[in-house]
Amino acid sequence: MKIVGVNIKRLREDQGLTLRALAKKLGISASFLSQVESGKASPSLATLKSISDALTTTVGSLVGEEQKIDDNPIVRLSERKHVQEAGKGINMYLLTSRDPNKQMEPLLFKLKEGAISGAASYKHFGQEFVMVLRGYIEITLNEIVYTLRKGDSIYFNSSVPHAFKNIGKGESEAIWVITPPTF
Amino acid sequence: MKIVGVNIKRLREDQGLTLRALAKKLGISASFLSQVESGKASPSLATLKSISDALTTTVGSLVGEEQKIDDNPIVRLSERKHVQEAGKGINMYLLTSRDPNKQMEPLLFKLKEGAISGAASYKHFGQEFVMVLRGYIEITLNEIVYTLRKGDSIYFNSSVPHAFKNIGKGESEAIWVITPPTF
DNA sequence: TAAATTTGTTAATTTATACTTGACAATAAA
DNA sequence: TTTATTGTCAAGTATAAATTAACAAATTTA
Repeated sequence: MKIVGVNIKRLREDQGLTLRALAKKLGISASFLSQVESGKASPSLATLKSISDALTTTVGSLVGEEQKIDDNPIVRLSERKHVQEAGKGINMYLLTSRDPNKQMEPLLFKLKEGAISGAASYKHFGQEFVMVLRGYIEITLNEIVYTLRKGDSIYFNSSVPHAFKNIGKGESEAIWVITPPTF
Repeated sequence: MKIVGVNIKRLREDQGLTLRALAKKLGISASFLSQVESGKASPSLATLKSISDALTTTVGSLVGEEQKIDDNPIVRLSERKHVQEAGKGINMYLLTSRDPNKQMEPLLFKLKEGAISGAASYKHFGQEFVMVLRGYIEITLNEIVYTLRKGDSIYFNSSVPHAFKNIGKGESEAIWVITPPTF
């Protein structure tokens, strides 16, 4: 976890803080903070949390979970990759290239007439955003049924049991952005 | 940091793992894992990282930096809130209700003919996803120009200098999802 | 029904390491 | 020069991370 120290040092210097100033703010010794920054020691979780607070960032950031991405950024309509059928008549297409450093995973869902998802409660932490582009889609969240038509959008936690089906005539289409990426 | 244990336990159980099974996978004792889950002990940063890996999640998640959301999840086409003009002829609409716990911020951009953004390099960490719904939009990333038409999408880091303009005849429209929320 | 596993939890130790103290050279200010 | 102030290091202490082993309760097997 050497990256932690590097990040702390960078943020501290960006904010014009000396080693001793930050250490005092945290109630730890400057010496120890120095060791942490150089990777010679590792802070306890509690200390790391207070460091992230003092630097107005997050533990996740400090451990390097919010990274850079910089590949080919674009995906053309014609180049979308088909991912999988999440049920019969349900097709998903990637709207960005696969990249573990991405925080979001934008997908295009195409639902054939009558297509219906398995009632699923995906158990990973994460959130989902859906906006209907074409047709009518019914989404059930925790037993509550929402009917969405073109232009309507919905946002929910991946952990809540959710299912959906196409209740329109013909194909329906929606943008589906989930976090974190799973494909 | 008691929340850490709670989250670990929930994820472990969700994945059908026993205390001993996960502990073995991690190379630590089941006993210690039990203490961690109940908040009686706190794992080292290194151990926490291996736990988050084993549970296919992140340290940030485990320490509770990715929180629950559970308000009214839906935003109808007719109910979209106008946010601000990010330049002349550029209108943004919220596609979800404001919520600091959300990881994403989905917006609808409407660009009048000829509308052009100020060249901006937003300096917060974060990422952006854009998909054009209507018209033609030109996006410049780091001096590189991309022309997007209906159905094309792009994904980039908020930290890279970016600007955009509507180069189509008439209004153009795009879905714009940014992370983390700023509005 | 009882024996045998397997579950999660706790108390008592050990061991590792988080953290401190104090001194150091290097730089910058007085 | 003197006096602070910077970051770093070696050595020591003390905290708590992690283990061992034994436990009752629940499941499984016979």
